[in-house]
Amino acid sequence: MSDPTEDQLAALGTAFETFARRYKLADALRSERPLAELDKAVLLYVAEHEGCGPTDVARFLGVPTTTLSSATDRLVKRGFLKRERIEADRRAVALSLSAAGAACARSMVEAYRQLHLLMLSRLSPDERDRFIAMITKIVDDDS
Amino acid sequence: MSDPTEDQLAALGTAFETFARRYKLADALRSERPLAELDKAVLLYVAEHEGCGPTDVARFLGVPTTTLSSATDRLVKRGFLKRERIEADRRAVALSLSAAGAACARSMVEAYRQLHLLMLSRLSPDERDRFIAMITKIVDDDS
DNA sequence: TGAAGATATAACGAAGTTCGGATTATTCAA
DNA sequence: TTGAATAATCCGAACTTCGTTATATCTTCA
Repeated sequence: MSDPTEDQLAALGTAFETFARRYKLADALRSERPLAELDKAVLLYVAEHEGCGPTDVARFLGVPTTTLSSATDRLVKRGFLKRERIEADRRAVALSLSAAGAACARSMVEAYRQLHLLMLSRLSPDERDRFIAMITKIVDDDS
Repeated sequence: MSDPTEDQLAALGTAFETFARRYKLADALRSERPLAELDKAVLLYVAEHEGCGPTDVARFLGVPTTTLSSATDRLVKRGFLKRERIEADRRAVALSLSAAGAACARSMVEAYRQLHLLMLSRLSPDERDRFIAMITKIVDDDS
């Protein structure tokens, strides 16, 4: 199978660059003291993995556990996260979202959802499915 | 025209999340003391806009000019960037890349190119064009 | 001309973030 | 029962961001 052309590669690069900027703007216009990049990632991960441990999160996000500890500190301090010692292994803690944390995570997800909605709206209903199928194909290869 | 479905939105969100992670990894495995996120952005911008001024870059990247000043300081200190007073307006400086800076920018671009290549390779040649066309359509609306 | 105001950049410092190196508590294995 | 491994945290140094302030240089217009 022939290789992608340089033009195609360049076009893709430009598109992604624009995406990155849009995402950043969508974040930026959120109110209050904005959470650090890492903290947002932690919040979203915990939302999807209630009860996980700090080490899990650190491994997933590719940061040292000490860094993650700082992040959870900040989130706990803001009342977004709860740390609970668990019985099974008393060295470990289980992370979970507080009501406020869950609300914050929801609002982040919603902001992204709006952005995605806007994006897909530019395509015809037919194209949407084809686009999703292709982008999923690109991403789903776990190599 | 009907709205995108929630399933479509969710699928798109998942895909982008994965993209973000891949990009971050592509960055992470670069050697040497890694550049700060901002510094990389500055380097790439200057590569595309030789001779631009710090204020241009700050406006484009959406950061205060003082922050950008720090970034250019770091890049100059590492020998990646040159600052030259220009004659037309002696308050201003023109930014340009040193040989090392250009090399670094090239290697960053190349890393992204590889990533894009890998992505597009998962699609058939036909799909590639259609995919690019759609993603461009999504992005090109300057609303 | 020559002051007032605008503009480009840099210096400084406070607040916040990351991460390596201890440290503590607990579990596991021989 | 030790000793090694593991989960998490504390501490401190180095770095980043960004508001305030300072400096130099244009621009304008009376």
